[in-house]
Amino acid sequence: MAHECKVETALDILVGKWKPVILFHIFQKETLRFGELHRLVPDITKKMLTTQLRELEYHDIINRKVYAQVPPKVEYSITEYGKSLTPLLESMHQWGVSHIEHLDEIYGEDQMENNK
Amino acid sequence: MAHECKVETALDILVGKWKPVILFHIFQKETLRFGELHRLVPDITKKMLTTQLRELEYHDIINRKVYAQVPPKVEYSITEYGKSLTPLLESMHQWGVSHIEHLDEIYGEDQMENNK
DNA sequence: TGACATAGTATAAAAAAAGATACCTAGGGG
DNA sequence: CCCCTAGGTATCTTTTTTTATACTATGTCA
Repeated sequence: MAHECKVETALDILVGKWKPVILFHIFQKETLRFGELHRLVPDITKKMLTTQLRELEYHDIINRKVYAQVPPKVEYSITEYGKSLTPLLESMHQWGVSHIEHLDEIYGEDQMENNK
Repeated sequence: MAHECKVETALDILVGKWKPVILFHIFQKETLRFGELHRLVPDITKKMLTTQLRELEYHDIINRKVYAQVPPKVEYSITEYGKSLTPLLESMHQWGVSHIEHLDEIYGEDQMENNK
């Protein structure tokens, strides 16, 4: 009980079809409004975007700042704590890139995309 | 296009409710029979176990060795390539452990388990 | 007065993932 | 002959995620 596998804890924060790309943009720009983010990730629905952002907020990865004005303005930014994810995301990205190459070596690049 | 976010590629290999724990055991023992693994992860159904193992095999993370005998014997083991996941898993685990502490600091340990 | 803009909610439907259960294979032992 | 074993498949149902669509609030501008 004392020292189990907590890989899943990290996974929890990253899963959801959209979290990686959302994080990617928020990491890039430091601060983004809801609408800007939506424009950067156009295929996501507002509902999904909201859900994902709230989950990230719950985990203290991003910050939500509401301006009391009309029309509304809400800015999202990475938290200080959230920055601790950087090396992990970087490692995952690296591994991902080389894994794609590896799959390519094994199966050939012809039928990429139907991996998994 | 050339250099997007491949975090998802790494995620793909780890997601699925059971992959982390399956990998954990296979990493531990170096070689495990289907049934042994099933006993180590009793709550999974055979179908799920099979599915997850096949996906890991497809990605060249684990090896499946079938012995031509009756009753059947099939052994799973981590591949050489699969070992390249070790540092990543280790990092994820570390981050997970400290994240649990962090959530605890923020919300108190009273209502752990309903995180997310 | 009425349309516009932003950041959402609410509700329902569709799609994907996981679970439950039954069945198959073929050789060895009784 | 029949049953046992190990490692699966085949189907079907349930649960969880994701999507689609419509609707809301409220200052400001014309």
